Parts: sequence; C-alpha cells; structure tokens
Amino acid sequence: MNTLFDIQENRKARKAERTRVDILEAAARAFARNTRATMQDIAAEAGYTVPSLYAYFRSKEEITQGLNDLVNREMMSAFDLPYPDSLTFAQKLELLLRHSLEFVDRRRDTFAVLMQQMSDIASEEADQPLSRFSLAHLRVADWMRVHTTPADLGGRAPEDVALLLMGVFQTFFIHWLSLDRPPSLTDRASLMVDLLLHGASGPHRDFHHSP
Amino acid sequence: MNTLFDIQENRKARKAERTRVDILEAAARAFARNTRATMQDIAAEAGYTVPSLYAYFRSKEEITQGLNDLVNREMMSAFDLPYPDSLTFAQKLELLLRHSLEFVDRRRDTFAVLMQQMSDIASEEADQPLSRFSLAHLRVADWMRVHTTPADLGGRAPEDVALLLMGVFQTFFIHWLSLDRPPSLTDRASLMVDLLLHGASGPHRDFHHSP
Amino acid sequence: MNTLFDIQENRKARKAERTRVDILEAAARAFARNTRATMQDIAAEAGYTVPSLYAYFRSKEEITQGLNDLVNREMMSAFDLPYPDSLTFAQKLELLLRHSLEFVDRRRDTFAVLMQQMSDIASEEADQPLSRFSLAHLRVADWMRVHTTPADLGGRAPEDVALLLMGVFQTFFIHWLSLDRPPSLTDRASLMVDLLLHGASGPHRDFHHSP
Amino acid sequence: MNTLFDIQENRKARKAERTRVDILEAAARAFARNTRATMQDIAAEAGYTVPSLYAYFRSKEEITQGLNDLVNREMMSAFDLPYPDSLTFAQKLELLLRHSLEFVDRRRDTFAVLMQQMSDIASEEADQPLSRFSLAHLRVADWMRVHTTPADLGGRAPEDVALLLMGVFQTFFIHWLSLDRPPSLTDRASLMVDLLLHGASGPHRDFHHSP
DNA sequence: CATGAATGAGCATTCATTCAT
DNA sequence: AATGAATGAATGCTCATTCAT
Repeated sequence: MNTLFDIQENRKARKAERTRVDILEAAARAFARNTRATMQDIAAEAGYTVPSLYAYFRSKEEITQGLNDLVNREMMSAFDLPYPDSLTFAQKLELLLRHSLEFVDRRRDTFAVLMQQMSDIASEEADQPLSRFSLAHLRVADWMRVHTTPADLGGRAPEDVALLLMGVFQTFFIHWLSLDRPPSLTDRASLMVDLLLHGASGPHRDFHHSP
Repeated sequence: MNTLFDIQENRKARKAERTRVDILEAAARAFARNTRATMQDIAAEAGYTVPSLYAYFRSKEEITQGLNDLVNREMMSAFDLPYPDSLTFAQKLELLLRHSLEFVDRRRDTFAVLMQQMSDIASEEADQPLSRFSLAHLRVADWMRVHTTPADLGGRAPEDVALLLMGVFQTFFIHWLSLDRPPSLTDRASLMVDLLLHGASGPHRDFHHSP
Repeated sequence: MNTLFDIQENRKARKAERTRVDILEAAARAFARNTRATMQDIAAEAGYTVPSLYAYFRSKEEITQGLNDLVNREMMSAFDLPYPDSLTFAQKLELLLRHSLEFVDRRRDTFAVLMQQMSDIASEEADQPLSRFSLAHLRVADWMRVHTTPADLGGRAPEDVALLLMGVFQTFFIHWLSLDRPPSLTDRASLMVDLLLHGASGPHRDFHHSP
Repeated sequence: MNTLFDIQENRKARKAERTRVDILEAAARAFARNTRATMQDIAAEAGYTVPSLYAYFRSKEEITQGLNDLVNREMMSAFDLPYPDSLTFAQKLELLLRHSLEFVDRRRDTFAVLMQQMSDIASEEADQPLSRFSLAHLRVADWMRVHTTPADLGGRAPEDVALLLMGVFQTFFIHWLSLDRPPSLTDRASLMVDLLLHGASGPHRDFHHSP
C-alpha cells in the first residue's frame, strides 16, 4: 500500500529524473553549439551553476554518456518497429525514415550531437571496441537483411546499401541544420526515399512501369 | 634582375614553405589520431619542439586553418578538372570520384580531419558566414549544374543530388577509415557511381522483360 | 521555581547536548578512518544529513574544535585525579598511565584524532598562542613537578622527563592503532612504566653483584 | 668522448635536477607550515607558478612521494652506518642519534613532514601494505637486534625498546620545532641517550658503578 | 633558427555552507 | 527539527603561448 511517504519519495524521484533529462537536453544544445562545450557551458544552458550538475551526474563523462544513450535509444527504436511483409521496400523505407525524422524534427540539437559523433573516427572511449559509426552501420545492414529481398537491393550487399542510406540521412540532416528557418525535415522523406531507391537518375518512367 | 641576395631569399622562402607543409601534414596525422591533439602532439609528430611551430604559424588556430585550406584546395581541385561534354553523366561522375578518391587514398589522415569538420555544424569562426559543409554543398551543386542535363538528374534539383553525392562519399570514406587494413578506396568508385546513379534498387535491368 | 516551560526547555537542551556529543563521536570515527573526512562523511557516520549538523554546530571548524575539547578534557582529567603522596613515583606513574589508557581503550578513534593533532606543529588557529603539543607538555611537566621529588627524576628537569613520558605514550599508542586486532592497551601499562623509569637498560638488577 | 653537446646536455640535466630538489625543499617548508598545503602554496614557496611545477613533477602525488623518498633515504641512512662491536650500546646509541639529529638540524622542515606522516595512521596510499610508522618501527627494531645484546635491553623485546627510542626522538623533535629560536638539537643527544638508557630515574650513581 | 623555461587562462571536480520548505 | 537543492570558493591539472638564450 502506498503511504504518504512513498508518494512524496516518488514525486521527488520523478522531479530529480526530470531535472536529469533537462540537463541532458541542455547539454545537447551546448554540444550542438560547440563540440568542445565545457561544464560551464552546459550549466549556463541548463540554468544551473556547475556544482549543481554534479548533484545529478557524477561526471561530465556521465552526462555525455547519458546523452548518447538517450539519442541511441531514440534512434535505434525506429529499427525495432514493425515493418509488415505486405509493404514494399519503398514503403518500408519511407516508414523507417519518417519515424527517424520525426525524432530529428523534435530533437534537433540532440541529433546534431549524434551526427557529430558519427564522424568521430577514433572512438573517444578506448574500451569501446566499435565506433558509433560501425555500430550504426551494422544495425542498418541488419535491418536491410531482414526487410528486403535481394531484388530490392539490386543484388548488392546490404552493407553497401546501408552506407547509402546513412549517407543520405546524414547529409540531408546537416544541410537542414545549416538552414536558418528550417522547415520540417520529415517533409523531405519522400525525396530521400526517391533518391535512395533510384539514385540521381531518378525513377525510370519511360519504361514499362509508366502508364 | 635577380641578385644573389634575392636567390638566397628565395631559397629560404621555399624551404620555409616546405616546413610549413610538413608541419601541416604532421598536424593532420595528429588530429586523425586524436581529435583533441595538442600543440605538443603536433610538434612530436612533426619532429620539432613546440615553440618552433610558432616560427611558422602564429597560432594553433592558424595551423588548423592552414590544414583546412590545404585539404580544401586538394578536394576542390577535382571540380576544376575538365569534364568534356562528350562524356556521359555516369562517366563524368566516375571521373570526379576517382580524382577525389585518389587524393583520399594518398592522404588518408588529412581527409579524416576534413570529414570531421564537415559534421561540425557550428562554424568554428563566427566571422565565417558559411559552414564548411555549406561551401562544399554549393560547390558540388554548381558542378552538377554545369556538367549535367536535367534529364541526368531525373528532373531533381542539383542541390538535392549534391547532397546524395556528398552523403555517399562521406559514409564510404568513414567506413573505409574504420577498416583495419583498408584496401584502396578508389576501387570502390564503380560501386559508388552505381549507387549514386541508380540507388538501392540498382540499375534498371527490367526483371520482368529480360530474357 | 521551575515552570513546565522550564522543564521542557531543559529536556530539549539536554537532548540537544546529547546529539552534539553523538555528532562529535561520529566525527571522531570519520576522522580516524580518513584524515580528510568531509562533512558528508561525518553526517553519514552520525546518521544525519549534512545540513542537520549545522543545527548543532556553526561550522566544520566548530566540530573539530569541539572534538578537540572533548578529547582534551578527557585526557587532561587524568592529571586532576588524586595521587596520594604515600605512593611511590612508580606507583603514581602507573596510576596515571592506567587512567589515561583506559580512556584510550574505550575511545580508540577519538584519541587517534588527538595524536594526529599532537604532531601538527603549526597550530591550526593562528590566534592560538600555543600548540596543542606545548599545552600538553606544560601540563605533564606540571604534574611531574607536583608529584615527584628531584630524586625521582634523577635530578633532571621535569620538562625533559615529560617529553620522555609523552613520547612513550604516543609511540605505544600509534603502534597499538596499527595492529589489526589490538589487545587492551592498558595491559601494556607495566611495561611502559618500566621503560619510563629505567629506560632501555631495564631495572638495575645489578648483574655483577646479584647472587 | 665527451662532445660539447654532451656537456651541455649534462649541465641542463644537472640544473633540472637542482630545480627538482629546490621544489621538494619548498614543498617541505609548505607542508611544515600547513599539512594541507596546496600546489599553490608549494609554488609560492618555491618562487614559481603552479604550472611550472608540472614541468618537473607529473603530479602533486609525485612531489609528495619525492619528498618522502628524500626524507626516508636520509633518515634510514643513519641505520646503515657502521657501528663497531667495540662500542658500548650507549656509544652506539649516541652515534645513531647524532647522525640522525644532524640531518634534523640541517633539514628542519623536511623532518617536520616526516614526523607528521609518522602519526598518520591510515596510510594515505591504499596500496601501501604498511604505514610509514610500521616501516620505521621494523627498521629500528632490526637495528636493535643487530647492535645490542639481550643484556643491553634488560631482556626486553627489541620492538618495545624501539618504540621507546622512536617516542623520545619524536617528542624531542616536536618540542624543538615549537621553540622560537631553537638551539641545535644535536646538543640534546646526550640527554636523550641518558633518558633512553636509564629512564626517568636516571643512572644509578649510588651503586657499585660510582667511584 | 631552435629550444628550455615559464605562465595566464581555463577545465573538471570537490566541499563547506546556505536556505526555502 | 530536518532536509533537498543549490552555490562560491577552492584544488589539481592542462594547454596554448611567450621569451631569453
């Protein structure tokens, strides 16, 4: 049975958790603005003084880690959604992109951090056997293997097509970030799917598929 | 008329310029190994002591800038090569990629630095109106405009196809960097062209109608 | 006349005083475990939160001071006990030691703090004219002057013999602290008296003339 | 053969070594004045700024360690000197004390640090199996075992007499430190030997040894 | 031209202390 | 009376930069 004490404890815990997330989001803004953001920067962005951050995180490392986990979880969750076999590859691809891009639209700064880390070749953490890029690459290739037929990929290795997908995603994202008043990135999903499926040459309208 | 003095001056200047490039290349190696490379790291890699670097560059900032310019010039030079109109878009594209990838194969570390900066959204210098990414994007889109017909791009905006090209280039490069014993990246040019032109679906072999 | 109010006030005051001592003893344990003990450490040892300590002491300094006073009072009280003239110097000495060592046995941690401060030459407080060591030295020398005859001290200055006493006490104590499963230190009193009185050579058994 | 280069290198190395020792001695003064001396304090005492210290020592830990080693080496060297069997215990003891006290007279501050650490029960370094005190105790007891006969110690355990010696040494030293214009401590050697050998009661002049 | 020596500015982290509740 | 939350003031340490030699 819940006593008053329990309820109060619960409320406190919830508030603390909220603060933790607030700080992580502030950290995302700070890192998006400056890759070398200091604890000072993060604190300023969060509206706290530096020592206060240490009441919620043991170290800067833990903040960065927390931010990574947050981003990773959101990003990876798109891959775990159901993609019914009844859908075509194009439809599945559009669905995957829309799921991901919705996150991006909502958490612009957070994803900026993720993308930056994607390009960090030397994994900062020596104990990490694989770089963030490699992990993502494996995950995308796996998704390809599960949700496509060899024909979908024109007989190419899923790994290669995964690189194509990641590349398009990344450049569209960075370009979008550079815009002053960015429109919804989700609206670009159709174009991205088109480019991913048919490349620069575009769909072959002049062949038997056209009416 | 050239006096002896002039000649000596000239020789000196040339030697100094050589040293400058040596240092920049050392910096590239240092940065490739560790994003946070210090002046100490760069000096060690260059075989000098730290204060010596200041005889050739006014600041660390100037070294980074110099490295950027070096890399940029090399990268951009591929766009200034001749691409005869007699070539198809596919051929021009393969040529462009091969030119660029040769540089990459030769200067692995230097390009690692470039790619990292590509993802740095916030332009390090506030006085820079455009980020490195945007500059590259403009340059690629321009090339597209000059060397393609609307049909080549399936009627799409050159800017969008430029993003596709940059994305493929970047992910293939980073993936290649992550390999332990990387093969020549130039050998992947055909695959990249294929992906760029026809996308994930592959060249339109027309499954239903082929014999 | 005592009103109900007075009685309640009194009870409160007594309880507060008890808590003060509890905290001081917790502080002793904390300091014994770690010279650099923080307020956090002390609070944890006392079973309070940090701000609660400030309800009983104005500052950490006041806690340390209070701990010192507590220890000092206990230690010095041994000197104020009666030492009848009918006793020999040896007997008085053994009595003094036993009184002191009983405290030590009982309050191991508290005395560890005292001993450490004994060696702190620079008096923590600049306004303290005399170091803790000097105060103790004076007190011991006084005891000597009162309770010994010049013959007892072999004609030496009481100050010098006081140093001998303090030295033996300190080293035996520290050695005892370093033991894993320390026996009662009081049991060592006889040996200490023996060493104090006769030195390394031992009691003058008069080897040549003994039967 | 020594080239000019070698000579210069040698001179540099020697100067650096001198600076290292200078810093260690400054650290000794700083620690003597305040047990919690900071790098700031040490630097001020040494006449450097803090970062300069890091050119000579990798960490504060290394400075403390260096200081300990310095002190230890000097202190322990007295035990390694020759003590001919022809000498009486009293003579050996006086020799041992004079050797040690000469160091003390010369390096007052340095020894203050040593003595303070002697009383630090909890060895700061968790990897140190034995405290500084225990190590010294073992060394002194060993010396006793080698240079005394059981008769010299009145049949007592060398460990116990070692504690006596250490205690006298420590209290005489601390007392000497507390003096404003301290005379040579070496001059007190005879008194210390006397106290060590015969205790508070003093030599037994009234027995057969007296004329 | 090159370097040993030195430092100002800044960084992550800790800690004693305060205050609203 | 007790505490969660917050902070100013250090602390050990790093790094880009300068300068006398």
